[in-house]
Amino acid sequence: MDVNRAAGRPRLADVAARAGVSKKTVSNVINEFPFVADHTRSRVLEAISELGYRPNLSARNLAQGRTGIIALVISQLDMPYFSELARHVVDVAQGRSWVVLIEQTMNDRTYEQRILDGDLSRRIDGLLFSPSRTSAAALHRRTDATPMVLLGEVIYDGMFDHVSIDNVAAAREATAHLLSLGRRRVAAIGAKGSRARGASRQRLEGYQQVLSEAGLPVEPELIRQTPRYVGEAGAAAMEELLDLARPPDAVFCFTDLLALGALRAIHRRGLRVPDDIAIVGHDDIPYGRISTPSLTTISPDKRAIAEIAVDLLEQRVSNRTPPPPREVHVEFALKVRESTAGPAG
Amino acid sequence: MDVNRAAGRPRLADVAARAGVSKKTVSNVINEFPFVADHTRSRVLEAISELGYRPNLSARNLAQGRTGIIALVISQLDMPYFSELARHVVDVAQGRSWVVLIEQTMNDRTYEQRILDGDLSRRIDGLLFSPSRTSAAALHRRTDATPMVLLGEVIYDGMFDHVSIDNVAAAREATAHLLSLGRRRVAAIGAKGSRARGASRQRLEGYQQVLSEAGLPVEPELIRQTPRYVGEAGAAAMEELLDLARPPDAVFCFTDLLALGALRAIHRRGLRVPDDIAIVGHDDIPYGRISTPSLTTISPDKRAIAEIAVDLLEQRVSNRTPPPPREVHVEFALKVRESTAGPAG
DNA sequence: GCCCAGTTTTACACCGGTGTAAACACCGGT
DNA sequence: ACCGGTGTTTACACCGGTGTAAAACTGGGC
Repeated sequence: MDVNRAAGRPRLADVAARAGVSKKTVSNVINEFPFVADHTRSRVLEAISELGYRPNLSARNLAQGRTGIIALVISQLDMPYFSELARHVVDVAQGRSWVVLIEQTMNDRTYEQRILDGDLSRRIDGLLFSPSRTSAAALHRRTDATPMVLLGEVIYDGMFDHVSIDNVAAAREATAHLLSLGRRRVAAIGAKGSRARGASRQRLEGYQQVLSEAGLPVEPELIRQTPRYVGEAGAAAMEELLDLARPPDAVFCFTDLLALGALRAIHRRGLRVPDDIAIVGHDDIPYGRISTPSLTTISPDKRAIAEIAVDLLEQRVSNRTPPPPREVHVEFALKVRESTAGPAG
Repeated sequence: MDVNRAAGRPRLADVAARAGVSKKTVSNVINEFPFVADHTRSRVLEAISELGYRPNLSARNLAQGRTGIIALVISQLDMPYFSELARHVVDVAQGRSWVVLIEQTMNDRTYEQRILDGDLSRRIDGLLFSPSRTSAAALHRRTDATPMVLLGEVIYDGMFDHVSIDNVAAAREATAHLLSLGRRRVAAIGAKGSRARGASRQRLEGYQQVLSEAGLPVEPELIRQTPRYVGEAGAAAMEELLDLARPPDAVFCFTDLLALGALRAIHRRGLRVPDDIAIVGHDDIPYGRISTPSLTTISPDKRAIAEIAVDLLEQRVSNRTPPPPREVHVEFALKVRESTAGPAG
């Protein structure tokens, strides 16, 4: 049975018949092929609008091997950082007449592997992938040829296009800011195990560099690991820090969610931010702007991340000869707010 | 030039040749058509895995008139409520082997109209749409036949499937909770103009009902409109309330973002929550759980919204004879936290 | 050994577009 | 009248699957 004909949807052939031209001519008009006579074009356009014709994208995709769809694969859409990133990616893509399909890995290694294996390959032109559990080795093994751009934090020695901020530099700036306020016992919340190679590793590195350069000791008790980057983990880590014989007077939290959790833990103890403890976060999520106190944070240029990522992907999709992998660093800025500067005026 | 062949991707025909059967038999195996002899099936499966064959979805879509894609159209992906909703929709869809394409209208009426006109129709099987600027009249005029389920708050007299919570009941419960704490000057933040018919209208209605039933006056000065549902607007509205000769002792905010803004404004004045003013929000966004104080809120069952919406859409997509429009109310719960109950323990 | 019903497999058209290469129209120049 | 060139249009194969209906095979009953 013929579903589409039953639904009465006009096809290219119907338009062609009505306009008295060949299918291909109609196709040429639609695709703005330059050598179409004006009177032909207008006859065709008229027929199109009379019939309310719209191209069948499945057919077009099949014919030209493109889908007009890119996938954004992230761990979880309701983590504020990813929400914002996704919002910008969808936005930017919309402007390039691409449409975005979103998948969540929920930090599941198996699922990330499926994505690498090309689970989506037949329905997308390209892939923006923010891996969280995937090893460099697993990336090396990738056989699927769908163009891919990596987002986010983990560095995989330049085998693929990769867009991120310079995490070491960002951590340096955050830590230096705390020192510039006169703080001397600066803690870090959000480290991962020593074998980690991702953002946490780099942020820790920046933090340690600045302390050392300032002649301050890097004290292991001030560096707290967190199982996940969620508020509860930040609060728990902060509790531990507050229980130390000599608690810190400042904390650099590797994400804003951790920082907000820490903020909460400090308040519960009846201490004040920034008077007793200053806090800097990372990511510049919206909550940090309306929290009390508002949160000083490293603000990655998420719009730029989205734009560059889509750009790179676009080039990779359309170039017959793919460019060599590119590593792009995006701007970031330290946004100083109340959690280090105190209440405004 | 033949892109796909160049890329060396095996086709159904290649599998068929290798297994020594016809294309259709391979197709039957893939689609688990029951009448395939066991030895044939295993020969085919072997060929499939030897070649690493994967079906070309564009071709399949073209042949069967389905895409396996649904669209979720919301105003903005980085509004926490929508982030969470999207997360669940993607999640649920993943379990039904559907994949989700997300578009943002950014509250643009024109763009919403384009969606209704079927901008996406040729690439999706169905549409989950959370309108924000679309009138009932515009919905009536819809001609595109893509199955659609409406999400969210605005009610359009039952022309389409619609999933939401009972906003009036939710607002009643929130307001009643504040009264049960002994508060008597309960304000409302987040009303819209009197011609509004959406959630704001219903929440206002529930609020007013409860006040009246308790024999309390509904005072216009305690009802604040907000241009947008963002923190800044909530803070501004709260400032106005605090400037009243007789400020409120409790506030029902129509969204959590408004509530968090209000919280901030109250803190800036040196007042305390809930001691001086108790606050209830709506949506149960994640930050309300880690704010200081944490936020009492109406918590819609977002998972259920996603599940039911996808269910309804699925039925509508697969039924030849579409069911009549269904209006479904999803459970909600009042989550009592510190902003009304005070610090725990 | 033949027929029939039930099971399994196949040939072939079709989904609705795009690419290729050839055909055609029109023009000025010889 | 014929030619070449530019501009415009067309026929037809093809993208890679699925649906239909008919063909081929199987085993049991007679």
